[in-house]
Amino acid sequence: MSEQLEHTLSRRERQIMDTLFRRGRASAADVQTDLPDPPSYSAVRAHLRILEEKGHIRHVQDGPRYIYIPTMTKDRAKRSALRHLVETFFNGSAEQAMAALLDDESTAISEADLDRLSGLIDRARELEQTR
Amino acid sequence: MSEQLEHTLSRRERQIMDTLFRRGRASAADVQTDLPDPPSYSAVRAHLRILEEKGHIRHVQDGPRYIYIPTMTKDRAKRSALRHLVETFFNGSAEQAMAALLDDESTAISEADLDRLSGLIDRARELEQTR
DNA sequence: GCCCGGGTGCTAATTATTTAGCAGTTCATG
DNA sequence: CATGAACTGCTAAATAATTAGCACCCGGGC
Repeated sequence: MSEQLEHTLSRRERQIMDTLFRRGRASAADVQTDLPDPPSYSAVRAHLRILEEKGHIRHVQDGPRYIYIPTMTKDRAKRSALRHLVETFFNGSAEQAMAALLDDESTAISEADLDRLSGLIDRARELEQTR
Repeated sequence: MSEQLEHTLSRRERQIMDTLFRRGRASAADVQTDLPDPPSYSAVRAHLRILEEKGHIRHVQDGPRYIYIPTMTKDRAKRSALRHLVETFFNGSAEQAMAALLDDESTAISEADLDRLSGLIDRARELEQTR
């Protein structure tokens, strides 16, 4: 199974995988509504069939229709995406990436979130000690 | 200018923009060596010409050769990429994304980094207060 | 029972991407 | 000052992506 989804997928395939990861599971119609500049329904279905052939997604029957689900777990996919983004834009520094997240106006981080993060950082610091 | 680079670029174009953002500036030969499964030199140059036509990059002369540079600032690009990733994999929660970054074994975060992050979080908490 | 509505599978055509090749230019150097 | 290495511009061909269309199936309501 390819580890580097970003590198091997075509434009539409990427868009479709994104919506599937975002939603977790989706019908062909769901995917169509989510796609930017959406093509015809049957075009979407053709893509889904190809992605399934390639092993990137699978489907389960849900009454009359298919529900599509990524085969790679969301956890693995998110780690892979994060690693790639940190590499590309933050020179490999996770710390810089976190700083950018904190800094971004558009993403509101609540006080509760901040507290939780402080806790996580403390825990990370302890782990650091034990090495 | 298109805000959503991820959505409009082809596979190779994306790969090339990634290496340009990673390196900041690069010659055609640089780009070629960075590309996964690299095509011929002239293929790379054709892509660079097209990306320039589309306005995504520009070039400056460096002695005998061209050096290519993204037109979008790295800062804008990284924010856009972060937003998209947070949306796709973290349900819009920057906090969850940060937690994942902290948690990732592969990205070593030093104690100094952790201290710096604590400081940033404290500052964010103060800002929160003043609203 | 028949006829939509809303699904699916499959195929073929269009369009875009991706590629290599060739001719010309510039520059360093022997 | 001739030669070759390292570039560039441009073009055309091959390949891949993307799309729409058609035929079929199935279940529910009239």
